[in-house]
Amino acid sequence: MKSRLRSHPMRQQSNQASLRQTVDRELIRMDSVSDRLPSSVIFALRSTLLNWYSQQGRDLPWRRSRDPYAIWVSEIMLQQTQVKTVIPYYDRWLTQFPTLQTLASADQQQVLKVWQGLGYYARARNLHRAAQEIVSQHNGIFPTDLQMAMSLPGIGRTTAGGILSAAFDQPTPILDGNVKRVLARLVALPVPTSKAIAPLWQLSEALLDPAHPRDFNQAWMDLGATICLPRNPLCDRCPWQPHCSAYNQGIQNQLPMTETRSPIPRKIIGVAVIWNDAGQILIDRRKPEGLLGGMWEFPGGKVEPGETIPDCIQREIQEELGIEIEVGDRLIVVDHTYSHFHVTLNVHHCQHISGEPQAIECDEIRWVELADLDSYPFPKANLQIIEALKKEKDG
DNA sequence: TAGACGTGGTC
DNA sequence: TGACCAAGTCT
Repeated sequence: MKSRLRSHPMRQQSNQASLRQTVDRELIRMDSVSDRLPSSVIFALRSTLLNWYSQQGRDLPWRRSRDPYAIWVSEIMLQQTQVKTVIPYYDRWLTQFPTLQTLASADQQQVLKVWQGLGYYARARNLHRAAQEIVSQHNGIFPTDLQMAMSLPGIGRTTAGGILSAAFDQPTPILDGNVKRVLARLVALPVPTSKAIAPLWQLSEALLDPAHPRDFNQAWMDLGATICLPRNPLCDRCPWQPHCSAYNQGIQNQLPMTETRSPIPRKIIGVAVIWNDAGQILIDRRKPEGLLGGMWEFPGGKVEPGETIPDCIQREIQEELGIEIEVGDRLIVVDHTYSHFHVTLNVHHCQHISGEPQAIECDEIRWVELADLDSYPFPKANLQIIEALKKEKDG
């Protein structure tokens, strides 16, 4: 497996060694950082933040609820996803699955269809599985115990802490992207946050107001999302400005330190829209795990070096579905970016020639009418293909 | 442990 | 266009 970390072979050794020394030294300092925050400062931070929140806190749909299920749904949707994006999905979800029981008894295709477009589809699969687990093992009641909550699929320490504090006002700390960024600036963290996870958890725990855990955690995330922005933070409006180490040193725009990443690869893909004599289209459902697991798609695969697009499509369809096709006109080219690679989808109309399609490298295959495609969960890149098909039919 | 895992928005 | 970022978890 290739590392995506950028490497400098000539200097790697000494750089790594010196970085390691620096990190170790800073981690030792950070280990005691909560001790270096006097209780008077901690009290000041709590009260100024809660006061700010009472004036400037956001009015968000899930904050009007104390239903652990609704709050859980919001916490899962909000993973790596902004509030603005989540709100319409949250509303639709609770309309479709108003209770934990209705979610547990739904089928996965229905669940994925409601999640369609939100991304990170493992979140939906895990939410669904966890609901079934709660019904079968916890009498349908969301657990109030932190360890119990964290044992559910898709719920890590931050999500569990977020749910238990918001739903039950339990003093469970959180460490999401907002809290990490605010803390990195508050203490002028000299390493990327990923290198200081344990000390950051200690800080989150030390600062959490045991008298108002729900409001405190919510306030902290609001501060990160509306004031302590990733770029150009609005320090003039920040209730923590007097205590912020980064602000006092004028380095708030340099923190948190950036994580090193290498560029992401690009893949060229050939995709087939296969028609049969009845005018139906062949689609397949991806395996339940991994990228876009459980979602439907138009079949295809990666173009090999020196291979033409039509050759690729014909070969992939033979390998994956065991049928012969004739590759026809190009329908559309779709460029799409996933979290860790780019793809270019070269989509061609194809005609089924011979053979019964087999689900060799997928979970299921189906001949469907163009008008019925809307009822299946498709990933974003494939929706553009469907749009192109409809447009071609109408135009 | 760092890479896999989506999508939309900004610069 | 490409890089970076956003309420993380799992392996």
